Amino acid sequence: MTEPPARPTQRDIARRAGVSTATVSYVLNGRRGGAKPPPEETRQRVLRAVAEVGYQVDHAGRSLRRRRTDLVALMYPAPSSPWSDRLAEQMQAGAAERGLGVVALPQGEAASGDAALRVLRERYVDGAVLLPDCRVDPAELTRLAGRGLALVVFDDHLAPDGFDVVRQDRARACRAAVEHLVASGHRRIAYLAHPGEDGWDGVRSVKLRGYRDVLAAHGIGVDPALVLPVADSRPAAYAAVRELLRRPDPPTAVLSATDRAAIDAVWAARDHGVEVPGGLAVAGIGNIPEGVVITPALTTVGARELDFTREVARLFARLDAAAPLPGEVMAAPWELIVRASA
Amino acid sequence: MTEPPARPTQRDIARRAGVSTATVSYVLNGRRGGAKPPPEETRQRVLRAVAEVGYQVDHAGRSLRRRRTDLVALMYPAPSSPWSDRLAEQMQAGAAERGLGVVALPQGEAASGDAALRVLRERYVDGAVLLPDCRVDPAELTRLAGRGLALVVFDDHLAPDGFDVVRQDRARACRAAVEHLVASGHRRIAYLAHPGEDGWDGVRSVKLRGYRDVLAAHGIGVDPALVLPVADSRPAAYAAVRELLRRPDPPTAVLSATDRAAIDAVWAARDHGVEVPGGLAVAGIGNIPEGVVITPALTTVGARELDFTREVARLFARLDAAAPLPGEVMAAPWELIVRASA
DNA sequence: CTGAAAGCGCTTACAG
DNA sequence: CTGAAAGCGCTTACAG
Repeated sequence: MTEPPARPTQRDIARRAGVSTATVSYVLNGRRGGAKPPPEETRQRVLRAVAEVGYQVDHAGRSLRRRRTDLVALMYPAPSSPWSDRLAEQMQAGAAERGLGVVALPQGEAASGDAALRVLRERYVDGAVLLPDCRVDPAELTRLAGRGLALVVFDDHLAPDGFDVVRQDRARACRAAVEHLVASGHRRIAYLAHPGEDGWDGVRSVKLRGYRDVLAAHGIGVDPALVLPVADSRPAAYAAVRELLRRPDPPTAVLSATDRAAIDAVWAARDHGVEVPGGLAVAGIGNIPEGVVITPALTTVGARELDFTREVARLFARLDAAAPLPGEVMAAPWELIVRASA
Repeated sequence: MTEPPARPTQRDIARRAGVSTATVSYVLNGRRGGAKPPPEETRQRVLRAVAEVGYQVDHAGRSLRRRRTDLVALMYPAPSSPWSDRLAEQMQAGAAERGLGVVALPQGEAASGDAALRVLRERYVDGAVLLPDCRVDPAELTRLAGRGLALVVFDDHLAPDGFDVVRQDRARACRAAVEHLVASGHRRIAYLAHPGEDGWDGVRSVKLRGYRDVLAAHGIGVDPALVLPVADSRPAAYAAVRELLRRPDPPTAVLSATDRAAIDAVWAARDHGVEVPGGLAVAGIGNIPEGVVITPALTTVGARELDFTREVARLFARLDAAAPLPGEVMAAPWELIVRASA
């Protein structure tokens, strides 16, 4: 009785069951084109051997031969959010039906952002959904799609090019949020920014740009002291807003690049004894479910529903398609959702 | 001039540069054992061909040959949290230094939970860190480790067995939280549970068990109406606590399985005109940074620091090790952190 | 200095 | 009904 090898292969199974590796594979995966699978007796022998040594298929061997990985990814700028969680959940549901795996690729700072991209480039996955604000060169997307990677990309400017583009029209929505604050009489409006947002390229910094452009359009000077890079951290946002309110010339309104930070801005104001929206109006961006239940309910911009059914279906349609699908534009426009906080 | 193939291989590069595939590989990856790499002139020809066709290495081919994937995973029960985000960030930092990729595997409900496991079983990755409460059969971990997968597992009971185990002693910490509430005079204590926590196996349901056991030890009956499955959703927690406070016999304290939900419990109480902790004491579990800044600061149990340096280092040490490392126990005990909310 | 060849683990068209 | 063999893309010990 020899020890089972550390990582048994089909060759080991074949030897053990006294059959060829072809038969092992046929038992494990069936045969294509309606050919008859091995008879029950052979089948049992093979399955017994599989169980005895605890055989698991090796992905590298299978992928190399099949020319696909049976893995899909979702990429999003870190940190995670109700949106990335929801997308992961919906992708997993669809993937489970097809026997695929799902991996998440949170894109962090420079170096690791590129590492996430490498997972796509080197074909660890068959396809991916890219949430807004991922740092990816458009030319790279075209190349990846040209190489056969199934891609659904949230972006408001990119032209589809072998991949699908989901248009949220975030710039218009963000401008609407600022317009709303200005129309309510606010002139000193703070902005809770993503860290580093100032240095983002023009396409990605729609939020900050909406803030600046609308204020400028109304002849309101932007006070740099009112732009704070705290939108990705709830505690940082809370602390920053409390500090803001202690200043001699506090803002009368806050726009936040994330609902998460906006919600903490609301708490910060209230803890400071400042009424929302009376003493401080607060608007978020993103429309997460939490904004509905807090008091006052959060005014925000975003998609009405936390739902990616269509986008996920499109990714799987791409994967299933025999011939490459043409790139398509899908509209999922953000809206201004006025509730009680501003 | 022929079109570059859809997905060029080293063979295409070799043809284009008039060299062998061996030379292509040597140029791209260098040679081992101090052998001289190809001379500059050849190098340039190869690199030019690589650039021209936009060659990218194919992971399946490379992995099959190298017997490693250069990918590591972190697995955690969905949804994501400041903890999973932080671990992802720290893993990415370490991985980037080594040229590895990092994928996140949020473990959702039954079917997709198994899909996440498949990524480990079928060797999509070389190693993984498993955060607490992942649904994985211990025998499976032993088998995976035996197959050479590098594994660092957060678990309070498992014996290390070819993999490392991080002990947080969560049961003791959770009991301490309940003891703290009872010692403060509370008898009607609500519990915000993970959905389905009731059906979890004994090892995983340390939080709920701590709640029940300590109450029982003090002769306090557990009112099932005070156990609400809302800990994984902030809006659900908020709504549930408001509803709780409208009841004729509201609890005087709330313990939440997550700090996230605990924080929303605080807001819910305050929005209801109930003082915290005076009218409702609130304690969380997990110690996320947000709990420090809210008012009142959140009483909780958890690790003092949001830091996985040691665990991540251990994973990479395992990956780097020439011979399999023995399994090790690492202590990272949770503590009761009494702040102002309870 | 460079190439021909073997082989990683799998799948599958083909021959017997 | 079953097996021998080719080949997916890569790396590397070896021969020339």
